[in-house]
Amino acid sequence: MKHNRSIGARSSGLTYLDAFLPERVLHFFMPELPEVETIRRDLENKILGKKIVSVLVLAKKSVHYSANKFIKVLTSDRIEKINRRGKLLYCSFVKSDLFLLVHLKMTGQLIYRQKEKITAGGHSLGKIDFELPNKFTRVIIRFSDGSELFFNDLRRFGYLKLNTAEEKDKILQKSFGIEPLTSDFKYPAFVKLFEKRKTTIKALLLNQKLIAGIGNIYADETCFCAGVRPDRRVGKINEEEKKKIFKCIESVLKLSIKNRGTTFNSYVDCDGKVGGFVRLLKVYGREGEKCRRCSGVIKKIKAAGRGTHFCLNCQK
DNA sequence: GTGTTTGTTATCAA
DNA sequence: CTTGATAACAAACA
Repeated sequence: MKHNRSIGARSSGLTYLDAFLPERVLHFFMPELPEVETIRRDLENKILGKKIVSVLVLAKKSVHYSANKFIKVLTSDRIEKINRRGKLLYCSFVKSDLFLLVHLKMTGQLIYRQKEKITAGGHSLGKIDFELPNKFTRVIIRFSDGSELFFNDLRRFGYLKLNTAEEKDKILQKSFGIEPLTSDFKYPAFVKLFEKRKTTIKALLLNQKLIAGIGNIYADETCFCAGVRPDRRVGKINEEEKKKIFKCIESVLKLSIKNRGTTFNSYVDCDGKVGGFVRLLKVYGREGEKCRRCSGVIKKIKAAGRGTHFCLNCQK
């Protein structure tokens, strides 16, 4: 019998509360659209227009082109704008014509730290969270006001890469489908994705080339919201259900962004607050628990090659 | 040593 | 050609 609610299917034995502890947050972070958008908004407030005074590349694999080129381009330039497409961030510079593409993949983090300030009580605000840099820090970017941006990435799948405008546009074009939460996300275009397809709704939602930004957590939560089993073939999903799925993509993503994403530490203000959407998860990480809508049991299966959660009773 | 966790891509199959 | 399913990647942990 589990008394503590474990987070997701992570077989770590960690409890629900553990995931909120800063040192744990380091290990459990799965950035999908809402998390990346939260980061984008925060960083825009924090680093836009700030002069980069130095760049430290601790893991060459994490940057492209070469580390030398990366350092050379960034140093003494400023980030002009931060954009997002799906789970990818891309930044323009004031001086350079190149673009900085940032993908966090599974375990990447962008953590902003002000230069340590001492409060009246003598507490160091910078130490409320966790030590930086740490052993997963791959790149450090320092700004002229003493603040720093840390790129941490335990598994080193993520990257900070420079591309020409041409290269960037090509990637954006070939890799991403409809962007949710924009005017491109229209029901007729959404329904077209179902045509002539034999895959499952979960695989469709996860496919970045069809819809950009949805990952494993939000695919499951969207299916729950719509009352549709994630392993249903898209051809067997009726019009009413498609409408629900369409609406749910928007509502789930919006609600998560409003709550600063899932298991996301509020690194900017160091006030100990974390992303609030974990509390609002309905199915992800709740295997064996009671459904919050109908009192059925949450089941976990493998679908589209991923851990997949749904209510046995109220998802059809 | 084995089985998990996941975003993306490469690869193979239909 | 298109679509889909799966392996691989990497690191950590039970």
